[in-house]
Amino acid sequence: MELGRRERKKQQTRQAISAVATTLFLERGFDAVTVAEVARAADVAVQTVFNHFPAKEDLFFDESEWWQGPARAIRAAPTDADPVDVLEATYLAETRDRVEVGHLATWKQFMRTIDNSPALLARRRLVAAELETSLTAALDERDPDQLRNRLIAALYAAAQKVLEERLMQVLPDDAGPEQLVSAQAELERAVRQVFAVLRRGLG
Amino acid sequence: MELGRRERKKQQTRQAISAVATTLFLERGFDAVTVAEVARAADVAVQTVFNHFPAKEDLFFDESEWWQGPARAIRAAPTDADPVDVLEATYLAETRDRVEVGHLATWKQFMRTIDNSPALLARRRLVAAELETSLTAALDERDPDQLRNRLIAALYAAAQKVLEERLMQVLPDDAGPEQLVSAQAELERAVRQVFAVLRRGLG
DNA sequence: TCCAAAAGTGTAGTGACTACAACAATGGAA
DNA sequence: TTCCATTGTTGTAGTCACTACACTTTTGGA
Repeated sequence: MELGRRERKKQQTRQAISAVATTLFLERGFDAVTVAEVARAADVAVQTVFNHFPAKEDLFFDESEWWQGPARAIRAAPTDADPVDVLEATYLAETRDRVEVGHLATWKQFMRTIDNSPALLARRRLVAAELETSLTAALDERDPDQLRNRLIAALYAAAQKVLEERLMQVLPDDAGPEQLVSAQAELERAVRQVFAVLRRGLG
Repeated sequence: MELGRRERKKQQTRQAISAVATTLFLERGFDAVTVAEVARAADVAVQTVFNHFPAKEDLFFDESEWWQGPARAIRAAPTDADPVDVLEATYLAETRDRVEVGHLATWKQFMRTIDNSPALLARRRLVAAELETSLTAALDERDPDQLRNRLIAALYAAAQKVLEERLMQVLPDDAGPEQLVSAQAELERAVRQVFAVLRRGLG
């Protein structure tokens, strides 16, 4: 759909604020940057920031609807496919994306920023909870065993959490291509190992 | 150890604040009560409240070191015991405590208050994360397989979360003794079912 | 050209929380 | 009993995220 100039300018403002904010957060840490500073740096009123973003954390976690990924994957998969297989496949795909050379440094910086901010950690946990809810709903659509589906979603979230931590531990800050390959292999092993546990438990 | 009058009075103040706060929170909801109101109701200065409790949420989650429970249970268990067995046993024991007739109504009220407050939900997630950390540490002491232990802890937390939700769904607000027995049976079945998944997966 | 909708702004306020200085109760020493 | 140092309590002032609301500016279309 075509956007008018008005809507375009709005998105432009939003984008400018988000970009400026992200830069500041990555540079100096989330908690050390005030919304007022972001507004000043983006040359808008503080109110304008809150017109576009309901909370400070949304300035950091922007454009993020990745938490719907697993639910979408489940809905897209054939009805007779094993949920755990589907989830493992999508998780692997996402991970491979993230570990690509170009994105890697940026991604680690993001993660470090989150880990240094109680507010961002809390938000990440909130998002994970929403992921569980949406995944449970998607699973219920194909086979309404409430307890089991809820458990699958919770276990997936647990797996994701553990593997994300592993990712941070295993990946070096400077991405030497040969180290990266070995790290990537190690990671895939971990992914398969963790999902194997889920599959065996739920099978 | 003997406490002097000074220390006793301090604890008394703390206790008074906590009691008043809990009452207000349960009556009117966490977010609808301000710290200033708590202070006024307890007849102390706002500062005094923050001298005793680092954050508003601590007024609600007081005396709570229950999150160390699983880690303690692991440390107390014989070295050759299966962690999942130990965790299941302690969880079952805790659950039976909670479902006793006397505590039940109070407990549900607590849970409902949490579920109605984003701040309390966030705090509960934080506590769960701390539980995972401490449990991982305890497991590492007996068998230092990092990834596996981290996974066990995460899966335990997931199980707990799911079962707690189940508990809320299954238990009726008014505790008729016969309903309660059947609910309790249903719950124990769920507990065993969930832990069976973990055991099979990890075994 | 003009108007109504919508984006952006400024002001005032709330509520959690901190820093800090002052005050008051207390426990122990002289 | 008196005095002092400790420590719990208080009041003041301020920061920051966030809301409510009235106001101005921009813009798309009639």
